Amino acid sequence: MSEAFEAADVQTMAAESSVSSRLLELAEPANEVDRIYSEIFDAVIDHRLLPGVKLTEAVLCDVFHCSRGTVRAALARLAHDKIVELLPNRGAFVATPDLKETRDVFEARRMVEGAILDKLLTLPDLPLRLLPLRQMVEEERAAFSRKDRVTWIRLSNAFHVQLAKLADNEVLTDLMRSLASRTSLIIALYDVPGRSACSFDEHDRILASLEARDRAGVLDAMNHHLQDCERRLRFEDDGMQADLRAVFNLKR
Amino acid sequence: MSEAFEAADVQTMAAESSVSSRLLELAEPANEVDRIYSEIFDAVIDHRLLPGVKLTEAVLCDVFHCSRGTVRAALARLAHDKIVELLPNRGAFVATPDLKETRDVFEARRMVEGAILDKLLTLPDLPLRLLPLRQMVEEERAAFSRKDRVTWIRLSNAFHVQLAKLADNEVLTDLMRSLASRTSLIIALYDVPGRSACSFDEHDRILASLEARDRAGVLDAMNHHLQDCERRLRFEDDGMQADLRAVFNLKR
DNA sequence: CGCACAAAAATTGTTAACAATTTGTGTTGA
DNA sequence: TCAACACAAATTGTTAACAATTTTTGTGCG
Repeated sequence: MSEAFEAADVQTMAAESSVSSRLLELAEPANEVDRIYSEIFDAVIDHRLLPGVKLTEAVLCDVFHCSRGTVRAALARLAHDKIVELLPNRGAFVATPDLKETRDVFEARRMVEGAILDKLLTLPDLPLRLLPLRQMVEEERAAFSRKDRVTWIRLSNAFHVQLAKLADNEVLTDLMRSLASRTSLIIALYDVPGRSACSFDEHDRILASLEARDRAGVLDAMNHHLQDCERRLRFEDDGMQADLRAVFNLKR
Repeated sequence: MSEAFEAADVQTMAAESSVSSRLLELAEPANEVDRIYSEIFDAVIDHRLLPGVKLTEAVLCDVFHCSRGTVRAALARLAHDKIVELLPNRGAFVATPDLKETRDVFEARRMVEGAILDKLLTLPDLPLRLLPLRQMVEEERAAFSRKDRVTWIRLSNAFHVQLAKLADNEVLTDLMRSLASRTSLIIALYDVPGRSACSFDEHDRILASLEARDRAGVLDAMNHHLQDCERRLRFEDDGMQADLRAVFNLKR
């Protein structure tokens, strides 16, 4: 019964021109499978595809005008990223991270982003490299005030990835991309949209402390930013109910 | 002309019973594609498959008694892990990380493993949990003295993954697994086997400092361990020559 | 009315075949 | 002898079809 809806939902995903792969500086999709991977990836982190949604292979073939082999390869990689869950003989679903995974992701973020900031503080031309980030935060603010939720979410994630990029370490950048995408999934599931604190203010504070080379200040700002984000989450729905709930919320 | 050799090389890989996926605590291969993924993954980190080796799909099908679709899915995931390189229309090769990637991997390891150790120091029942690691180091030493190179390499990697597991954070464990596998690839390429310092002594030192809850000592031990490892590498061959050289060395 | 059971539809897992591209070989001509 | 060209073999990219499993639908019975 939910088929018609889900198919339609997936189709809007393809219609929307995807700039977020540019923003997150993903490699240009050379392959067909890379293209589909990026497309689904972007849709998930943009909250255009919500956790728990079934990703039927046939529908995806239809949307992206390709064969099932291609779709399956893309889904396998997304599963490896923990962006989708792959149940044997049952299909692919947008992943629904639980409480434990949430803790792990945020703890890892505190560790990794802390280490990244520590390295950034040693860079000589830091203020110059921070300029594009300043602009990015401005765009964030603009998107928020004009209620462009998708762009806002996109930029919030991109901010952290761009920050990682400044450390000039591809391993850390890829890791940050992965952590950001999983965080986006977590927020889609558990964040109460009512009191979403405007993250761009916190981003601003991070940049300010960085420019002042205030080590304690930056680390504090980042930790508070992440902790605020984590504390905003509500896990009242237990386990398997959550994804069903999300799907129903979407429907009406 | 090199076909016969490479095919034979790949076949030895399947013959050897793979315990390393158990050692590294990978999820049990439920799928066919998971099985093949693990098999190739293990072969690469065990140095049974060396960097630059071509992974022809047909040969892999033959070895693992499965179809090309399965092989392709596994290769796609390995490529995503940077364990194999996937060139369009040219096929899959065991990856050959370069100097930049080496720097990035080791820097990331210093950051992540440092953070992990910091967390471990806060655990109340640390000494108890350290016991299995002590035993693992003993096995390392035993494997080294009986010149069982494959087991030794396996255990050296497993040590760091097990250490990460103590932190009880799946994100960090997965990350450590990824970093360890890439490091193994780097060592296969650039390490001069002559003066390979016995890493188990350094592992021992890390455990001792951990048990004594000597924060500065552990961090120092780990950093030295990683720096020693990185310093042993030799990059005299530049760029694309390296993989060719490795393949030729293998052949005669 | 609800539960258990059975048939049908839909979806995934796997394999085989075909098309496109690249790599290797052999021939010709200067 | 060497370079360029053309042809042949091998390998990858893609699609379609079939088999196995799951989910849904429909029916009968208590």
